[in-house]
Amino acid sequence: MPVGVTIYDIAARARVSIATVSRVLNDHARVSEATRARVMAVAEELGYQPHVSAQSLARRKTHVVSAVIPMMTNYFFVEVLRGLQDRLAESEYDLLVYASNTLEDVDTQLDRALHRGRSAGVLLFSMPITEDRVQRLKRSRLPVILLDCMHAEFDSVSVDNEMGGFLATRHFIDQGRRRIGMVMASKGAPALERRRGYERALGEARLPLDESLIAMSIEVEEHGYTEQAGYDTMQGLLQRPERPDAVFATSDVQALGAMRALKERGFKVPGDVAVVGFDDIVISKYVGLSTLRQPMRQMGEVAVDHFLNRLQHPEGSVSHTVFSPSLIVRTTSGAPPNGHASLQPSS
Amino acid sequence: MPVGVTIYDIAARARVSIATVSRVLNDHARVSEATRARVMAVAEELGYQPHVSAQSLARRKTHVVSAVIPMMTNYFFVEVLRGLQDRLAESEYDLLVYASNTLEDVDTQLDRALHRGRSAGVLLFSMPITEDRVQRLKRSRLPVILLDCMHAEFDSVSVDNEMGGFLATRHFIDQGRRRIGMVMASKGAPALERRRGYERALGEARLPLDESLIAMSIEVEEHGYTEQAGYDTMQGLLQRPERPDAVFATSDVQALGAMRALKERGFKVPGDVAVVGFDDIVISKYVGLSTLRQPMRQMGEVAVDHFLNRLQHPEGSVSHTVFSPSLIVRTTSGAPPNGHASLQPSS
DNA sequence: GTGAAAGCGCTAACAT
DNA sequence: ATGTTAGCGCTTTCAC
Repeated sequence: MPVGVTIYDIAARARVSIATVSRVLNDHARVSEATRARVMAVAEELGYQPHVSAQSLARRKTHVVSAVIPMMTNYFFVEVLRGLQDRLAESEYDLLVYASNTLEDVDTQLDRALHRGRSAGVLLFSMPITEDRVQRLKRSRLPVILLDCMHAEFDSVSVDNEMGGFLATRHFIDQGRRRIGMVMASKGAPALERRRGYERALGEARLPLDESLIAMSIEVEEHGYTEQAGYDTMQGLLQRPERPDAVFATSDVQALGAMRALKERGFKVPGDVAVVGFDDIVISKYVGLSTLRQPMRQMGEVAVDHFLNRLQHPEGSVSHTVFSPSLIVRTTSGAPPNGHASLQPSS
Repeated sequence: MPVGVTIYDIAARARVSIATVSRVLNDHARVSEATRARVMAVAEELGYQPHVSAQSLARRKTHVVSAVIPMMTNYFFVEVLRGLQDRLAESEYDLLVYASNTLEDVDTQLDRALHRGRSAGVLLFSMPITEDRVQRLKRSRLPVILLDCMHAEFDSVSVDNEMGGFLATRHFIDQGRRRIGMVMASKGAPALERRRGYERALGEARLPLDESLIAMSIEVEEHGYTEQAGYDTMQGLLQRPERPDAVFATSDVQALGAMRALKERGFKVPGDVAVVGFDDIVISKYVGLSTLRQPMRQMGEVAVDHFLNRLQHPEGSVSHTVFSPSLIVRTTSGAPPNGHASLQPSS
């Protein structure tokens, strides 16, 4: 503990009781203007800093909110985190980060967030909400906000994944591509929803659905949203009889990996194969990757809003915010013939 | 608060006093094996979770460490953060993140980290350690670990910036470049040290030091380590009479911006101008940016080690860990210049 | 080896 | 409007 000025010190110096000091400090009305001013002055003078642990103990609530992040490997989280920080900075709350680099640790981290820190709330990123997790979350009785995933029982903010898949696929179709493939993450609801949009677009265009054009990362240990997974998955796709002329990846990071694989095999992007990712992370702009943009920063902000709201109305009805992704066309999905990956951001 | 099992519950059920329960839970010797086992069993059965606020209050120390990050805009931090998380996950400590997107908020965030959370220690990222900050840090009496910066009075982990600047510059010289410029961040010791290495390399090669080839981002409000700052700074550099045939940027992000400016003006990289950055963030690999790699992940891990060490030996001598950066040559600094440096963009 | 009791710094009744 | 007092859940002497 730093210097250690307590409300007792202030009380003594201001000649009042600690209760009064507490009242002043917490804006609990019914304090004469005179004493209020005096107490404030003394507090200021002594450089008083409340002891948060003592406050938490007495108030039965903490001033931190925990974010549980499956893998920092994906910059998507970083962007969302920035939004969180911005909004949180204006509030009383501080941010405890429980990130894991592997998917195995997620539940460990979740438990920590739920119990160890006794946080005032939990922000869960991109996590499949299994029945087991639902139970654990509810048992904790903490406000839970879901980010990039959805579940009927918890507030959430996400993006319309089905729509994203649809937009990407129709974009390919509009350009005359016909053998449209998918590089999917093996886990997670988002990937599945994106696939549904992909299938709907094909259906509406009366294009056949060819299962052999859909490849998933198979590593059970991994979450599948890595560059390496994208690379491997694309390799697998190229192994198959007829190669695709377009590929929709479930994340930018995977798309980057897929492009590496294509390049290695000598395929031109978008000449031979067009590529569209998902997220619009910062890198994408530089490599000219076409993608579906998620308003990441804003998603973080809204998540905080949901959280603060939930604190106000613990029994309010569950609310979901769903953003629409927007298709950003850059060079990896330009017109068929040849394209040139450019270093210049196109937007 | 969750379910709320306290040591009183355990004590009652195990027929011992709360003191004994506490002893068992904290491995305080002098407890009979029998009672120890019994208490543990009950604790397990009840799903006991210590109340951290109460513990902190009684122990006079918290179980969180705060990281103060100037701007999440730079992915360098993210990578280091991963290292931190990895190491921290094995410890008792949780991570509180105080990130700001602008440089103005840094001191606000620093104060929060120092006082609001009453953390057990503070990890400061890339922050110029002014005398004022030194005072505030010391007054807090908390263990302080510096990351990506250095100061005689605090433990730190950083990279040899001077060496980095030297390596980049000599690399250019080896390739026959003669008019080597710098795109510098206006703030921060790291940039200055890198410049020293740059000057030393020029000196050793008996090349003249031309101040007009060194450009700094001028925005006072900004930290200068952004893509935009790199772009603007490069623009300024190109305004001057004789353009450089190589540019060393103090960060990859700036290098990316500089490349955008070059491209816009019709200059070829590395044909007309070679570019080398600093950091080796993930993006760099994709755009083929040559750079100086910092072992970011490892730096995060070492920072935690320093911190834990400091807790053990509060009065131990200050220790600094300095990593050597390694030059990664990719495509932006590959080929030698196009004959004589000309004022006209090629093609 | 174990228990009783005094805090840690603060909040929130309950008094006055 | 202000003071007194009883906790919040845990750690830690000090007894026995």
